[in-house]
Amino acid sequence: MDTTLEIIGQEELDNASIERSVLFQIKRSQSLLARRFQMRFAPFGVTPGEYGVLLLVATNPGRKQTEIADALGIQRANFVPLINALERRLLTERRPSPQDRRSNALYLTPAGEEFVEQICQAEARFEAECTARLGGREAREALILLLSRLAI
Amino acid sequence: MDTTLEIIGQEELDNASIERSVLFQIKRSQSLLARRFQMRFAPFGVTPGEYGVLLLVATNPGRKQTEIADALGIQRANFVPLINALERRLLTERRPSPQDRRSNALYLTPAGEEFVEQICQAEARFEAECTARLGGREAREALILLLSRLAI
DNA sequence: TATTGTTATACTCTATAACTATA
DNA sequence: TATAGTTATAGAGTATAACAATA
Repeated sequence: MDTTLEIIGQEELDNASIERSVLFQIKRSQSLLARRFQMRFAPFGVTPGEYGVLLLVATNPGRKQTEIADALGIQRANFVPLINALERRLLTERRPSPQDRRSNALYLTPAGEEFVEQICQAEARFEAECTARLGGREAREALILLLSRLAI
Repeated sequence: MDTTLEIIGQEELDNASIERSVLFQIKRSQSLLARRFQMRFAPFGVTPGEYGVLLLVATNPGRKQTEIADALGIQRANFVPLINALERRLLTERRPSPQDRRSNALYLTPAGEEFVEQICQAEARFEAECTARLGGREAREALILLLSRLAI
């Protein structure tokens, strides 16, 4: 192996066109962040999607599946296996809605309540890490504001 | 159907815990942005991934597959069908590398060059739209800086 | 022994259509 | 007729393992 040629061959690519693109930057950051989240939450056996459901059901007990799914941007068809998994782990519960017998009202079980407390603490640590990386609370608020402007 | 009950049932959920999360905000913005990009580039029949490959090959002709794939965060196994599709459309070309007969050097075809010019114009308009949404060039630079801090 | 391209494979997310039971 | 939940299914994107040719 010719080392000289090898070094020449390893020259950095010109990335500029992609690095400067909002779409690619956001995609890269999102994918890295999601991977970090998943590693952090692997001990709990919870995906970002399941985390979102647990959190929303915790703060909005009694809402129907479609409402929780909509708030998370998940289609109701894809929500079913998600809530099934949580129910199988006895973290959430479907109860027949008294007002509308088509729909299920979602609740946390006592085990679910306890679980949510734990993962909320983990999430708080995760968000604190993000804040540190960004350079403080102001930077974090600025990022969230900018992201929300994109998402209109 | 009881309208009063219906209206009560449609109360907004408490979203705060998720809206305030960097992970969920970035995920939502990324997914909306990707969808917008895909709609915009549907007439060209190009996915974000293919767009990235074309752009990188255009600015870095002669690089091998692994280098282009790495720069895009795509694994070399998943890069194969991607570059196959572009080659089938006669936009890119694999040439045997003279220095290393294991690797393929990637080039745009003349048709590829012309195509890249077109989609670059479309991308410029897309990015300009993002900039407008964000509130100007400074806001855009701020967002890219913040995102890059997250992706370390 | 390590690397390049490749195939095969699997798993997650997401998207759509159609069914049932209720409204 | 419209909606809630469900099923089935298909398509992206991504992940790993293994192989042949070459270094």
